Amino acid sequence: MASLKDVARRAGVSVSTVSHVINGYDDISESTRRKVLQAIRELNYHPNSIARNLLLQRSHTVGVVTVGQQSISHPLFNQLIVALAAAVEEADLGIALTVYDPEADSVDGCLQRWHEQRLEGIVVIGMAEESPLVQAVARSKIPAVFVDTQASGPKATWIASDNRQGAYEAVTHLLRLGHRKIAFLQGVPNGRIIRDRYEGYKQALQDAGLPADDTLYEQADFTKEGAYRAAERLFARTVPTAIFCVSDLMAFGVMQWARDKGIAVPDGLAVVGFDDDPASEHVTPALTTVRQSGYEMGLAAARSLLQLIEENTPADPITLPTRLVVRASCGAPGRARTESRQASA
Amino acid sequence: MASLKDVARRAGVSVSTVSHVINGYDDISESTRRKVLQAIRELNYHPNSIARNLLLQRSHTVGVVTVGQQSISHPLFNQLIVALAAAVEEADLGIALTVYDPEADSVDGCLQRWHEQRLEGIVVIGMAEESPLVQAVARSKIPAVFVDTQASGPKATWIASDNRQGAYEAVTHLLRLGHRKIAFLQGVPNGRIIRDRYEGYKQALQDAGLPADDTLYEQADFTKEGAYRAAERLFARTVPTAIFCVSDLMAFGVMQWARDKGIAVPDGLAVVGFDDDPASEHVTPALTTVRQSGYEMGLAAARSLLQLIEENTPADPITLPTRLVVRASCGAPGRARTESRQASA
DNA sequence: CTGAAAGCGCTTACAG
DNA sequence: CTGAAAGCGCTTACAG
Repeated sequence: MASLKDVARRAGVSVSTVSHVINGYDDISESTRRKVLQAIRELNYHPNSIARNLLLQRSHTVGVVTVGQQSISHPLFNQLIVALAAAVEEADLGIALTVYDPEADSVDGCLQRWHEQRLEGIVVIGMAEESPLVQAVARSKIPAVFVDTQASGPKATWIASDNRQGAYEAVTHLLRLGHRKIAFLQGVPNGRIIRDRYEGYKQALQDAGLPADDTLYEQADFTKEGAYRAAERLFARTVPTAIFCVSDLMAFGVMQWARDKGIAVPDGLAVVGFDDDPASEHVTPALTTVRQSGYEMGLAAARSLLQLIEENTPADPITLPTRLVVRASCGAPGRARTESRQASA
Repeated sequence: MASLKDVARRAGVSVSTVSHVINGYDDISESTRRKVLQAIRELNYHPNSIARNLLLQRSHTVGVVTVGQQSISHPLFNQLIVALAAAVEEADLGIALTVYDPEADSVDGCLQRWHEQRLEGIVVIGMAEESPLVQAVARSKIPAVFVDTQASGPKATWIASDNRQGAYEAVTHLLRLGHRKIAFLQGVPNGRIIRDRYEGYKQALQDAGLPADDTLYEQADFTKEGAYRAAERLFARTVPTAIFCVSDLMAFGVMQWARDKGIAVPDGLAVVGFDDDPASEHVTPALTTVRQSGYEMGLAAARSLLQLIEENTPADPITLPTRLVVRASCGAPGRARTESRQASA
């Protein structure tokens, strides 16, 4: 591959001159510039950004880390990455993608590699707070932002939806529809993000003057099948008129169970989910759920990361609003939509 | 950040010596090695891979390109990337992710950047054959593999599922169930991959001795709503007993329409889709569909790319088998599953 | 306007 | 076993 030196030789000038025309300096005579441009074309020359990066002491790349095990990656990954990529490219940064496999990859190995690559920043998507990888990144001096993981460090901060508020609104919606026995289906194991949904649920009930009722609480493993069995356990014990599930997938399991038992949704049982999974609008009845904007999260993550990198300022965590998407699974009157307030912790 | 020279100074040896211990050469005395390791630890030294890459004339990275516009990215992107990342990391290569936005990004700009980065290879996911980006990459000298795009070049090849065979099996399944009036719902605009599904449909009918019937053909824009309207047009003209849709999303639209018209699925109308969208098993009735393995595609793409890079051999295109996933939307007897043959074009 | 020279942080023959 | 030196392909003061 042609180098600066080759171009200089061909154009009959020095490498400094070639470098200047490439970088658009205006101290080059028109005739020289033309000769150089010609030589570049003839040699099909492309500046070597690796050499450039070495000299400038910058990698011009940020890392994005996601988990790949059995495709449990983040439900919003695609939206997230689109926003993130656009924002980061704006700042002339590229993305080095790591699909982290806890089984196969060592945390130290990853950090070693990221240091060697001189990553300018890292965004870690959807991992547990207590994950060794998260802990290690949080402790490192590489600027980092965690998405849906409430971890932070001297150079690290996080972004998440306002899960508490989202759940609060969903449950409030059920209360307004007249429900008083509202069950809660929790997913386990869980992190702060998921536990916040339970907090929102409890708060809504409390604000409505309803007593806490442990018999209405059930949990499952985030699968449709697990939720199905959880519904079975729940109804063997009590008969709620509505149920709030911490994920849409679990809501699908509950709806499946209701169908099998001949319980009509929403008339016999109102169901609300969380995430606005693409499937939510295709199931019957269409699922009322809490939507998070992956795009906004990606944008916010990029902004925080850039701030961390460029201004060296310890960015504050950011909580993004969610939106209740009312569909048919609660027998909602009309298509009312509620915007949650913008919050920033 | 500490450099080799710093480590050498601290350990009281030369940089060559340090380099040798780092790279695991066995011509270093134990005592020297210890001193060096100690210095590395004290300085928290991380070799600069940018410098290393420059010297070795390798970037150690491959590009992955996906389209981001309105999140129409590839339905199998997540699975694909997991397999791709694992295989590529195995070969000590990293992934530089580009989310290509045809509106905002210039094709020349992208190629320029990829050349400057000295990408060792590129995999382009799910773009149209005639896309300028695809054309440019195919013409370039960068080893490339296209996923779900039947384009090739001197250094480029492609990977796709056997769409023709997948459709053939789906339609054959309907034929075996006794259907004779099987409609086809096409998506537009489309590429080879989608048109192959139509070929498979036609072939299946022909092999069953059924005449071609243009009135059974309808098309829509790959959206649920478009499919809904297409179903309306179709049934205004003729009354099929089954319909094969080129995507699950379109199948959902057809099922919605049937529900609105009081036509029962599968008794009044059998429906088959393509893709095995995650929502397929959540809709009611669960959708019979043709599954592609994103994981296998990612693996195959990685293998082809590595072959192109390492052996400099012009890799042949690869066609991967699909699998008919029989669920409830055709009123299928039992849960029979058909494996398609392994094909390689 | 243009060029010679130093240096970014490494690896690799080559001497000793 | 260990070190001095060249060189990967650039950019940037500094001279002229």
